Amino acid sequence: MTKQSGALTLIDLDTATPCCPPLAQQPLPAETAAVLAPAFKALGDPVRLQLMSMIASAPGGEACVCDLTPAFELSGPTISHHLKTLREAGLVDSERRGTWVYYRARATILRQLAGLLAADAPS
Amino acid sequence: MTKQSGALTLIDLDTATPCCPPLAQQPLPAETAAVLAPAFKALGDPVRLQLMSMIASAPGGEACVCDLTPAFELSGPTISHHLKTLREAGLVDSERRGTWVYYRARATILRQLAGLLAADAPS
DNA sequence: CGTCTAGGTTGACATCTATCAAAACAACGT
DNA sequence: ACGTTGTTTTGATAGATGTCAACCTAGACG
Repeated sequence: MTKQSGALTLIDLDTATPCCPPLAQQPLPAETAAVLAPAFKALGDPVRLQLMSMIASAPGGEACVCDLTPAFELSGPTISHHLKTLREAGLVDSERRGTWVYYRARATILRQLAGLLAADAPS
Repeated sequence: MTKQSGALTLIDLDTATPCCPPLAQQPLPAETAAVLAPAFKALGDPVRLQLMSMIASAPGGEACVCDLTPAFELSGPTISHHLKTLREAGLVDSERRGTWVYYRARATILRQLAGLLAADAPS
């Protein structure tokens, strides 16, 4: 579950993306758009966006599912499903340690997405 | 269509959002996530992401629908629908000038979204 | 007015998505 | 082995989404 040995994730942004000529600098090639869009799509749900921020801002850089789930009025399976979506979008990694599963944000991807949206115009 | 006089758009990010404590700095409140998610959602489609980049990178900062449509192998209505989605997400503005309609990126929002994703950790 | 062209709206349809209950799986404690 | 607790998978369902064809609207130009 944790280490996606080899090429497991649907989208491996790290390798597949030359990435990040700021959006406003030059038109995104269709292939690049196709690779990046799923990441934005994953962030396009309020629950997942909140999950993402909880994970990214968690002390130690990781958050336990057991801490994430009770923060929402949603069933366990639903939270698990959203976490899976984030994982498949390449936004987080998961690791099981004993009974609990911890999620960790992939800073690289976040930085890439931020760079994409960054206005080149300084202000 | 162009000036949303008063409060028209579903999401008015400019006013509704205190916005942009970097995602990884503190957990996003549910209400903020609910406001921001639709913007990411709008970017979560390859066609719209490409449209967005074409508009944002267009000379003069604006692009005519007549230039956008032929760049895709999609029907006019479909492109129009995607542009509407971007508009309702607060990502673009549209203005009719004579026969043609021009779309323009909202730099403010893009900067807000970029700020959200920006890793506070320098590297 | 009539008519052309550029865009948008409506209606329909196939696919995807968010959600839950129920079941399955994983690790720990007895 | 057995039961308990944490997490994921499966199946089902209501609702959202992307797409098109057909139709409608807005200007421009005679």
